[in-house]
Amino acid sequence: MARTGRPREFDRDAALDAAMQIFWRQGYETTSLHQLKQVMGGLSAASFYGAFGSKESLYREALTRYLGTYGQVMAPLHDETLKPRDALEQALRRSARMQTDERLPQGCMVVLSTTNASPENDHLQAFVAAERQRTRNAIRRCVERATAAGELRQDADVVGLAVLAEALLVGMSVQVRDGVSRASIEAAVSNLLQLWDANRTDDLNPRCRQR
Amino acid sequence: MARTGRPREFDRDAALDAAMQIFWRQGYETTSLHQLKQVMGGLSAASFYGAFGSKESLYREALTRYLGTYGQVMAPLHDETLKPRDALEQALRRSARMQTDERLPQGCMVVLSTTNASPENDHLQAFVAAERQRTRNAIRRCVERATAAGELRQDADVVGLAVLAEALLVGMSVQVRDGVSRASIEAAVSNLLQLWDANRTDDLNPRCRQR
DNA sequence: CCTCTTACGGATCGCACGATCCATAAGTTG
DNA sequence: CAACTTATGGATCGTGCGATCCGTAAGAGG
Repeated sequence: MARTGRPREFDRDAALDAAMQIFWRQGYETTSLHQLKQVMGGLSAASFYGAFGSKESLYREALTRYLGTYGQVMAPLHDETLKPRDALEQALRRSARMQTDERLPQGCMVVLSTTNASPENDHLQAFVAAERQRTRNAIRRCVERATAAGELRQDADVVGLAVLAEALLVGMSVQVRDGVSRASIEAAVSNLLQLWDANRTDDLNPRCRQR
Repeated sequence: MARTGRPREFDRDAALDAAMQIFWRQGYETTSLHQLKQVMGGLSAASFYGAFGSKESLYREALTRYLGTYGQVMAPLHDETLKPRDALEQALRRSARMQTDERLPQGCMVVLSTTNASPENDHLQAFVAAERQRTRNAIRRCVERATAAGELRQDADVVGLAVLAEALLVGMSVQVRDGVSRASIEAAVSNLLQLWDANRTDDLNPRCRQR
């Protein structure tokens, strides 16, 4: 049965998408309702609150949408059918490509959009931080899997490798926003993988490079 | 000749220090004048504007103070009398220690305090980004020096190594704020240096590890 | 002691913020 | 067509923002 009442005059989905992008680019608190209504198609306050409830609930919905779409570049990390090295490489390279896509805001929304928050929005900051923790755990598990499976040497530094990999993942957000090129980031990813390979059990190359 | 007029009743230097810390912890736009006046010793609006001019000029002064004090952990990067590897290691380890000092806000003020900005503060964002670019250039020069001096192999990937190092430097700000321990960050630094050593000209270790 | 200069407390400014209200419009349902 | 439901435009709310103003206080200089 179809919805009754006067039909909505704007495309809710397109509006949400526009909101996601401006939150992504500019951050939560630093984006005003006025800006939001403008980029969402010039809708009125009544339409805005009717469709999205509040600025905060719009942000949560936008973030959820991000996680379900662009944020899926991280999916390989949670896919245990992939070899750990492949999972990490895919997550890093897909992130690098997505974050430098010129049609989108630069960097990662999870890293950038709620970095600065007033005390009354601490809960939002914690909400986004929890998502980063998920990724952090996944990277850690990925390295541990490699050690357990004998892909990495037993004495490889699991913590150090995982933390360095995650630092690259979050660090690239700041870098690409500052104008560092996709090729440069990809080169950094290759270097990280070179380090991985130097810690492989089957590493017999005296120079430790996989060329 | 001494200054004439009624003497200031608060310690300007201590107030500036308190302002720096709250900007560092919370960010520029997301810190209100009310909060600032409170942590700066409960001073009045008149005293605030009399001593600092405006919120923005206070922020600039606070950032300058940061660069001249805590930010000096980066100084080794600009010291060409140091060996490139030592310069990089010192900058990274000192940053890691400073950023995880429990008596201070977690992370780096240059990376965190103006991540989110409204369009009217784009110039401030650019101002801080320029400081990051300085560091980025210094890291790059550091790796280039190592290649030129024959410390790193000619075919070492200068760009990749430099970008990875800088990613660790900026990434650790997010990580430590999320609760990642100093020891973990230090382990990541050690891993980065292990990669450096794997690219050394004098690397003869078949496993490429400097233990 | 009087003047000059600077700092202070406190009221207040104009504005933009996020959010709500209400009369009206535009559909669906019976 | 009448009753009902939802959306819309536009005015408006209360609040907190950054910033200014003013009368008074506290020291220095002549």
